[in-house]
Amino acid sequence: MVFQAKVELEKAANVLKLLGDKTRLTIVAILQKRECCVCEFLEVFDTSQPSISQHLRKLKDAGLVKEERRGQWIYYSLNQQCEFYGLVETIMSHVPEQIDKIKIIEQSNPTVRCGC
Amino acid sequence: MVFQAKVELEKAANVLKLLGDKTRLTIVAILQKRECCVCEFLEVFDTSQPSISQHLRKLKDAGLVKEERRGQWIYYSLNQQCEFYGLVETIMSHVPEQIDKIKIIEQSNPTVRCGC
DNA sequence: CTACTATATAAGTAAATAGTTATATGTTAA
DNA sequence: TTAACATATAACTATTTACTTATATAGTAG
Repeated sequence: MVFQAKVELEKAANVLKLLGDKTRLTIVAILQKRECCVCEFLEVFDTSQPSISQHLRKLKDAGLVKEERRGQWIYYSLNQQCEFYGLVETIMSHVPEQIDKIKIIEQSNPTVRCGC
Repeated sequence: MVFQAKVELEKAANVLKLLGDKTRLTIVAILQKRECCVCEFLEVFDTSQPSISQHLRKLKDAGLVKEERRGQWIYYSLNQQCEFYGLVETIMSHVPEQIDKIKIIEQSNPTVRCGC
């Protein structure tokens, strides 16, 4: 097998616990394909805005995700500089792409008004 | 990238949640190197016997681990036939080997009396 | 059969988690 | 400056989780 950079076991467990939630795992799967803001996630999850914000907060606190404000919106994306990015990537290679959800986001296009 | 068999997202989340516990992740790391019975795990975890049995139960219920009784002892090992085995393997490739704990188990050798 | 060992299960508890509603903050646009 | 929108945060609640102790089950050895 190819050499594999290791991550401390306890840290790895924390990352796995974070990804061990259906909503967060889906968020990460979507972020692999495109950055998103909260209102876009709202289109594809059957939950409230605070709930999504709280999930994103956890992912951000762990360093897995970063945010960037653009006007009214805050865009979330995967943090490729994160020490766990390699682990996350290999995990996600076992998870189906969230094509349907991404299509819904792109069609609903809630941020169309900002023109970006 | 090499073709990667996918696992339903919700099932993957369940597996990740299971591995997202420090004790269970360590158990799986140890089981990658050798089968173990509960009393062996007891040597390396700072917790009670029921606690370990309960973790093993969860791993077994998910199909990740199988058990085999040999006399008084029940030996646990990774279930390579499990549909999630590939996922587990790749995850574990990012986790350090539990050499120290395995050494402790082999030196204490609580099942020495059975001669196996 | 009895004592002993290994393990499982049951029942209870404290802490963590994911959701809720209400409200605060920050940005834009009229 | 006010209204509207996007998001975060606070406070609360219900559920889940991981542990504990006590007890049951199963095998072995005398």
